[in-house]
Amino acid sequence: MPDARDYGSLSPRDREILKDVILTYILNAEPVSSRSVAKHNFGLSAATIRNVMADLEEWGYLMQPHTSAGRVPTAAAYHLFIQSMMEARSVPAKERRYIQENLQGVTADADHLLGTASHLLSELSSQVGVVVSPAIGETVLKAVDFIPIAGRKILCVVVSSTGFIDNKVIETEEEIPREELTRISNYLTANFAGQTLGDIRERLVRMMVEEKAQMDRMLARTIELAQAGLASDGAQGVMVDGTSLLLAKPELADVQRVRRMFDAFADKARLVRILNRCIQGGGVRVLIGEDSELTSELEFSVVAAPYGVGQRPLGTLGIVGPSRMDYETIIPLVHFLGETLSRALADTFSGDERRPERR
Amino acid sequence: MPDARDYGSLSPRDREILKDVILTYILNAEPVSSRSVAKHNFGLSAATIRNVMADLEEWGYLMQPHTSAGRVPTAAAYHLFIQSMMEARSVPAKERRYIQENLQGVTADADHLLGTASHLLSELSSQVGVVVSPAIGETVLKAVDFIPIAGRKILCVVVSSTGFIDNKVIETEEEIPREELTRISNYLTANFAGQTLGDIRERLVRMMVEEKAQMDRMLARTIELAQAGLASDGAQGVMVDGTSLLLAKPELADVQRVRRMFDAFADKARLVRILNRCIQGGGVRVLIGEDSELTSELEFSVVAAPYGVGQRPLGTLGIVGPSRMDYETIIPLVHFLGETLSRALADTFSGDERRPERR
DNA sequence: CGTTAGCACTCTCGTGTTGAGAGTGCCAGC
DNA sequence: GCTGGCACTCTCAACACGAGAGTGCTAACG
Repeated sequence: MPDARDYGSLSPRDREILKDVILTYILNAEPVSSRSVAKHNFGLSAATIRNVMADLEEWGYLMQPHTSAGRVPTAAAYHLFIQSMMEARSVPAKERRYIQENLQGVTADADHLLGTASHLLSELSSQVGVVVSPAIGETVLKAVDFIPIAGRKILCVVVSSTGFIDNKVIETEEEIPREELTRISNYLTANFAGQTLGDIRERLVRMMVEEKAQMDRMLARTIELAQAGLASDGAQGVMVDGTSLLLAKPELADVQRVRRMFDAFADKARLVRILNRCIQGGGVRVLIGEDSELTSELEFSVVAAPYGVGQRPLGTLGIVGPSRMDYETIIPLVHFLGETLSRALADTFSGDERRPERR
Repeated sequence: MPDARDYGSLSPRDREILKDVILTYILNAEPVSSRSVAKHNFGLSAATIRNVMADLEEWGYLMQPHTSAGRVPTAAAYHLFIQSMMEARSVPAKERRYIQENLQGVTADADHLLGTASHLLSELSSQVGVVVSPAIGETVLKAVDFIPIAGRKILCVVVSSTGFIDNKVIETEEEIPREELTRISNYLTANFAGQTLGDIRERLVRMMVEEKAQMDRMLARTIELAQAGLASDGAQGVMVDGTSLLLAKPELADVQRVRRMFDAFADKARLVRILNRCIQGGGVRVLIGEDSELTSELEFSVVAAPYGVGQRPLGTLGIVGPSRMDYETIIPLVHFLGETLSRALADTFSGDERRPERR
């Protein structure tokens, strides 16, 4: 059984034919016959195409669901397609504008932006949109505030420099007057802004040890509140949008598959793990079929890109769908959304106006 | 075609048989045959049961999917069953404890509690759990706070007396120093706490008109911020949990139905409308089959109960599932969860300790 | 030597048929 | 009023069958 060759060994004609097979399969979701390829372009007859397709199958780029059905692209074929034969269609101006209207120049907190991004991904690609929010320990503190709710219950609001807002209700040993809460939050904001929650946590521990003896009442309270309020519960959030769109896709004809699908989406931790593999490298990454646990069992693909502020990658966003998908449109879309979201987050941070865009 | 009779006219034997049909149908999801009923109890033969079942069909309590299949209960049968022949099984101690551990004595904001309630509903009933959050205009203000984020962007945090927390990023005409924000939030909290957002809005408008002329800078800013921060966007939220559980149910064997199902859940506004019909009357309400737009088209049922603090109903919670469901267990469960959630919200408000429960 | 036309072969899919099984409705007898 | 028996109906799974689609192979052609 010969291995899949590297694409160098495919003749231009082979490549043309493989490309045509992939494109028509993406379009119709049905095995592609030699006849239909022959009809498409080339001055070649179906028989010739058949020979080529037999070769491509031998090399691992095509497969038949059963003898005498048409042929279907393998994961290897998609990889090759994406890597070297696809022509990325740039995102149409209309969609660009639509995305920018919804993400940039909108006064909203970062969580809201992430939700919007997820929704946009789903809406514009007709796939499942997924956005992973930043790990909490990584976020950089911008401000903390404490609001008394009732008795010893206090609402702690943490604002990150990238616009994420975290609410947490905490309970203290004793009731603390409103004015002191204000003082404490001012103190914390002044002294810790600009550091990551992880760092702050560490520094607090050190403070506690060092100044244990001569701690005054206020400092003790401050540390208590900060410990409780800034504690990160670790898990990264993930927003999934548009799962019901999957039901329209022909590859999910039976309920059992649908079920496995939804189970897979319910397992957020695994989703985050897979998506996070895409954070390195910067650009758009594509996982197809056997590439990952998630995609292999369902013959699905993931197209994902990191987003972040400046150099720091914060999280990942992308889409999940059947391996047969319109990569030429979707890859640029994911790329563009990653960039736009990054810029929108940066705007929130800097407090800039909607920056002018060339049109 | 004779109408469905009121249950007075059913003989005790008829009722027993109907009940048996309903119970076995709930258990097996398959049309119930006369033979299986005969085998169950009664010293009666299948033929006799058949006669009775024919009567019950004529009266509208049973129906056959096709000639010579078993029989299936109608919505009327379920109504009758719930109203007068069901024996509500009280919620097992273990589940009670589980629910209380998760809802009461937990320091968390109300939104979090609602999410937990929705999840518990779904988990314990194996149906779809639904919780409608209170209309924002109805909530009673407890405290407001403003936190500067960047430039002219300000985070406004609204805390309701029942523990709901609303974050909103607003943008002001000009930059406002942190101290003044504190003063403004103190002023608003002191003067408006205890009123509903709707009332406050009204009062603000009146203030603006009355004092237009001699408004000082600070008051103007206060009103501006309050207007923006307390504006309610009207819509009630709804949390849905456990939709994927539906996929295991035999009544959703084909993808088309699943799809309609999910579409129905996506239409949050309609869901809220239907759920809110249950807010009146206090107790648990059950909508079966033709009772509502949602349930009729899918042959689904809704079991819902209001929750709230004191007299004021705040929202609704309940489950949605196939009409064939275990009402004897689910109705008490929904009832209990409604009460427990109400108590948990009241606790948050009063700031009480976890109140002792008899065990 | 690459390309092509032709043909036999294979596999799927929709349709029609058939028989078994389950359940009912009805009737006659107890 | 209840029950056993029997004919009837409907579903469902299995099977066969033919049409259609697509392939693989081979021989001929430029």
